[in-house]
Amino acid sequence: MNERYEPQSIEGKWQARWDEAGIFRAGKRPGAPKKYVLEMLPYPSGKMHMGHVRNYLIGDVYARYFLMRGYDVLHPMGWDAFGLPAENAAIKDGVHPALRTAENIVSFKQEMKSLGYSYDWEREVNTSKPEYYRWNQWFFIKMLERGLVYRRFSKVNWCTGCHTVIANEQVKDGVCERCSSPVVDREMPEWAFRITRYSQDLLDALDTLKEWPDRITSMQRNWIGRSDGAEADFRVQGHEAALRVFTTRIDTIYGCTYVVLAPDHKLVAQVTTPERRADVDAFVKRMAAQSKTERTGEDTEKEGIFTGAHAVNPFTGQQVPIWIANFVLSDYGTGAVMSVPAHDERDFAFARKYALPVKVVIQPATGDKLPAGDALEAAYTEYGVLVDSGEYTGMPSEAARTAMAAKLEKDGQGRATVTYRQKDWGFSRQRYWGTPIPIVYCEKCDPERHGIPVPLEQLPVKLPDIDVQEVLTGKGEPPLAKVASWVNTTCPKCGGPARREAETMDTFVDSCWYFARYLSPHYDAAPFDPKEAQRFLPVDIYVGGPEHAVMHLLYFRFWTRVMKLLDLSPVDEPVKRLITQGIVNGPDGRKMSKRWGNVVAPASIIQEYGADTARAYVMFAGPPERDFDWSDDQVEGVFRFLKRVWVLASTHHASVAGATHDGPFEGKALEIRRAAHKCLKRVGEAIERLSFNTAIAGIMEGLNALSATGTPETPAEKAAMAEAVRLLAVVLTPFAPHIADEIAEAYGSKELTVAQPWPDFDPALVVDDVIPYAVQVNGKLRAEIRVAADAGEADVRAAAEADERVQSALAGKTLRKFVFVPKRLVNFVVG
RNA sequence: GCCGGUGUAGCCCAAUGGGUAGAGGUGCCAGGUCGAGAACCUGGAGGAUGCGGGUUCGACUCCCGCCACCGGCACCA
Repeated sequence: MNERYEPQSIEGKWQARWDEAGIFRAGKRPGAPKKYVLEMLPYPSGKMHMGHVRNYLIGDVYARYFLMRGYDVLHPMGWDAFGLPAENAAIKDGVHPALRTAENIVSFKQEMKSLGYSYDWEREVNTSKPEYYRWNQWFFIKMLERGLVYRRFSKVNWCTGCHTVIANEQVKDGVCERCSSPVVDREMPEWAFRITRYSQDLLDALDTLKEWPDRITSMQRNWIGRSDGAEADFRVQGHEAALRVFTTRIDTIYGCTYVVLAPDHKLVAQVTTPERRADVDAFVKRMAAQSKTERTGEDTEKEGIFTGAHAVNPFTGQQVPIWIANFVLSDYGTGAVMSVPAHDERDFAFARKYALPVKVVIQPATGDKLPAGDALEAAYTEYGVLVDSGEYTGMPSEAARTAMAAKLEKDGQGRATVTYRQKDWGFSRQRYWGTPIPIVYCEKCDPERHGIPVPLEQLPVKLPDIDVQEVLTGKGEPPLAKVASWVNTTCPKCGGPARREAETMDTFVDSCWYFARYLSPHYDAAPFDPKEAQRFLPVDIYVGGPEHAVMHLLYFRFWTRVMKLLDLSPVDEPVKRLITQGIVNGPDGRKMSKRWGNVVAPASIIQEYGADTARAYVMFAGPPERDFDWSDDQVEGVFRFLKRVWVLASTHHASVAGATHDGPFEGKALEIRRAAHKCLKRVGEAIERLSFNTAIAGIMEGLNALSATGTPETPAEKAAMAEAVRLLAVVLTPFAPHIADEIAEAYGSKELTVAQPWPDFDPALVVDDVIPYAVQVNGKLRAEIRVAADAGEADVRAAAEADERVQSALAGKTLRKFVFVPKRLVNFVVG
């Protein structure tokens, strides 16, 4: 072996050998248990960043380990190739998105290969290819048939920067999550997935996802936003119409002193009295001019206006005024609320502002009573006992909620009900670089423009090739509408002239089911082969960024349900175990960014230290889920570690590599074997619980112990050292596979390390003959004694009592209790 | 405000069913090697485990109440 560790001269060689051997191809061990290891597929930008490196490494280490453990490992990779960046770049410089995407994939993939990832590249998927997106269209039509897709005319989130509609999930604080441009409301038709049909199921099943991080399930719970309450009808005085409110506190209805409608509620125009009409119209108009964020933003003042109309409380028969106000949302609940200022903070503030009455109907179950409404200083929003509430007076809130909802239902004036914050997923996008929605509009067959689905056998509806300069202008109507030769077609029903839907699908559709496409990437009878789904689903471990908690990770749970509904897949949930990796910050603790000049490029680390150091460092820096700051010193430390591994292997190479020994191992030879097997045990166990940083610490510990044993002299020592070096190569394989293969080969291995079984450690070698015991007196450490490992309680106690430090601590005291913890400590409790 | 996470040596991080606070790395100090340097080797120091209570023979670990930081949700009726 070369004396010097030169990663650059060995890494490329091994990457090529892995490729040639096809060692990472899945499906070659049909009898073995399977592991599906998956990382979120990337949008192919030109260059990888450290976040990518870490993301893929977590999966890679796991995949390599289980490959060595004998599993049939499926570890694929692909490209989330549709999307805005390529299209926006095209608007700027005229390069066709398809061309740019293809180039980016080449360089991105090259970078991935230079890190030695264990992908089965034969299953590579590219979502922008017709072979892939035709199945998006297929799903669309199947879902349309089942009412899971529909067209609606509604208020949508329009991103002023991306010039397209975006989903609720993509709006953050009123701006576009992607480009930070303001998001405004627009009334327009759009296509939507009826994800809310599954809201309850998506919520309930979170409890079965025991191996998902709490933060992610909790975010999904928040996002779905289930709220239990009741609907109640308030008759409008002088009208036929009833006004339906939603409340979670029906127990406070006797304290309702007014009701409030959203400004765009259907009844506003109808109920407003002639004398209030002008004012109300002006208010409504002003509200309509504002965006939802402006109108309901955090520091927007609550304001409202009286309509002149009155509603009748279904419980009391009392008339209360009907107001409209900016803070009531038409798309949540029923778009109307009953206001109980005594028991709701917002209603309280509003009532004070407009001098509306406050009536106390709940008293705390214990403690001081609330004063009368006029004297109340703040709303009391806790549960309590009902007062001034007719026949419900004296009931606790919880019981009253049930009783009152039942009464409403009996009288046909309402019922207990549940609302969700989650909305249906609007997925129409006014962009070019996405999946065409397979719909045509025919004036003759479909005058109301519901849309006629393209017959399945005509799929895919391919994206037309375009003149980039002409079509991708970044303004106006959807780009595809400008492509006359494409948009003008014939009606599948009557054969007459028709127009294609010019909008494309949200790219989150692509990532909803790609994990299933990997199972049979060239299958052409369905999106994927259901037989393969039986074999490989669900994904055993899925690694990606937590930023996808309520978008991708919710959408693809939804889609998994659809795939089951369509008899394609047997699973209820796509992923058993989810890992959301932490952020790799710059050395200064700030997010890596050109702006701060603190970006560490993977390529430059590979160039300087090699891929193995880059890999081992990123895994060593901390637990996968935690953020960490890049540290050049720590990188150096890991590099130093690999150099020491190399030095150990190369200095002993000539004398020990071929050594064998049949006899017993004693003394130093035994010590060497013990160090190696303890290391093997520790590393394996750490990997199983995804504690990669401690796994590497375990290898370092093993190396330190082996280095400390000095030069092997006897045949036994030499053979022990040869075994130890081979085991070192084994445990290094998941983290630093190149150096591992190089060393293994030098030590006589005929096979690639990753193709070798991960050996079981020898249990006899991982236990010590003599064990240190801590001796405590009243919980305080008084002595440490060394006792044979098989010593029982009496032996250990005798040994402890024989120690003079213990004797002096016990002198003159009465023993009250003796605690014995095997292999750990003893404690004399004295009084 | 509500939900979740994190808090251990100067720094990054371990401690697997309560059982001697330390595995590993980095930085610092000392010694060795070397051409006083760099690299390398050996050794060492360094701590009320965020704060306050409780349970226990014994608490980083379990319970209660706080604090700080990070993330999510939030006029959602």
